[in-house]
Amino acid sequence: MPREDLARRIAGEITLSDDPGATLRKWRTDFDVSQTALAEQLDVSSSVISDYESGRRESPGIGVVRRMVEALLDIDESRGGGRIRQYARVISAGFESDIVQDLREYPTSIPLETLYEAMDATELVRGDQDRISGHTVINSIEAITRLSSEEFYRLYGQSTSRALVFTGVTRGESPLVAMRVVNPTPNAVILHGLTEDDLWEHAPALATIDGFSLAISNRDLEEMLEDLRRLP
Amino acid sequence: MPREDLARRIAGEITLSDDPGATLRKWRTDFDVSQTALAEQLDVSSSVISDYESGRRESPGIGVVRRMVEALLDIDESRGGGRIRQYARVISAGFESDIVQDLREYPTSIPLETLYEAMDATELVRGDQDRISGHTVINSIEAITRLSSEEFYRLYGQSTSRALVFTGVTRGESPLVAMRVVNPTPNAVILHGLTEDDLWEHAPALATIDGFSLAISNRDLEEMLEDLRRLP
DNA sequence: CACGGGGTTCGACGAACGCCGATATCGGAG
DNA sequence: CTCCGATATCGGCGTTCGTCGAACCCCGTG
Repeated sequence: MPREDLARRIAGEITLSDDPGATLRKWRTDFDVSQTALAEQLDVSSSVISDYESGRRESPGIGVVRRMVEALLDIDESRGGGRIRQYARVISAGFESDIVQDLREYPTSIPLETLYEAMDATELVRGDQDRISGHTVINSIEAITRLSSEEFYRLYGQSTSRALVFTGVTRGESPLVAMRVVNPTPNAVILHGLTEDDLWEHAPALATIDGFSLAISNRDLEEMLEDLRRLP
Repeated sequence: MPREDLARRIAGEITLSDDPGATLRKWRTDFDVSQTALAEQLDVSSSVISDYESGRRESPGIGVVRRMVEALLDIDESRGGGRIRQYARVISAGFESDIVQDLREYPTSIPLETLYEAMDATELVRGDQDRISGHTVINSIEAITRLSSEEFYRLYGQSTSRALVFTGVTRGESPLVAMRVVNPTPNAVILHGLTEDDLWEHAPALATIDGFSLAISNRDLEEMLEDLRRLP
């Protein structure tokens, strides 16, 4: 069923998009598929894909969209189904994939250091626990603007033994405050997209109070997500 | 945002459907909108709608689908937005609307009897609490076959002061067992779609142990859901 | 620098869409 | 019995889609 859920979501997004072509492209690149490969899978000329993506047809038929989506998922499946599984985790947890950018449960617990390396993160505060068994990557802006309070709870709560990664952080004030309010707290919080100079002055103190590790990272987002997916 | 989420979901379902026309019809009737009214909203002839629903065009353009969906939602909004809110509740809780058929939080708590009346239910066991402040209607078959264990937890847990209604029940064994396992338990469980004779023999005993009310109902499903929506 | 891979642009053309209006059926209201 | 709202069926017609293939661009690499 996860495949169907994801398919519906992609199809719905493309269908309602102001610019269906751009949305299609977004998903194709997200799945790491070239126009050529997609065209091959669909048994059409590669210019067809380009035409759609460039918006030459403003209202493609439903059939085209369906075929495109299925083809993308087919390709992913033939590669092992990594992307499908990744999105399935986020979706079945009930979140949008643009809010929760990744959500994983490792087969076994790993040292926090391993995560730091994958993210090229610098630790500022060392918490009580130094192993984690999963991580959640949250777009902090989207989360703060779009989540309801119950959803926050669902997202931040039940996060023991995990690391929460916040992307698009400017100072780190809101994520840290949220961690104070919520219970239980994660083992580690990693702020992404800022340098140590930008960090909110009270951040380390708050982390210390609740006993979780705090780190920051400023690596390229896409690359970082890519590496996180490969983790254990 | 709930409107957009719902719109995407409907659009996705139509786009990927084997029979887009039938799916469109399903949603239109679900929103209680006549072909004529939809056509009027879209400023087209009513035969257009009929043609689409009957499948005369096998691959309608994305634009058509978008306009249809938006029109349905516009109509609902002009009527107060009841359906949108209803689905929004289910969706933002992270479930599919065919698994969770309704999910409500009343503005104020109501006596259990009020719910019984709306469902034409017969109480078999009287629990410790006789008021509820919300209800969740769950398709028991879909739930058992499609939900993961975490999702179960999300659905059944955090259900204090609520009534859980299970539809499509044959004997009531699995819902009652699930209630034993989960914590906290709801104030009431109502099994729908069976008669007292069909009931699993141990059901009343289990309800008594956990102190929740148990009732059964065998009314027509659609009518019942309709009345539940109107509740307080 | 030539070659290949990824992508874009565009003319062309048959097929299918998008919409209309007329006609027809059917069940309920008056 | 008639009128009306809701839905279905269908011929018709202008528009757009769906697809191809050829030409072309950029960039990295042997």
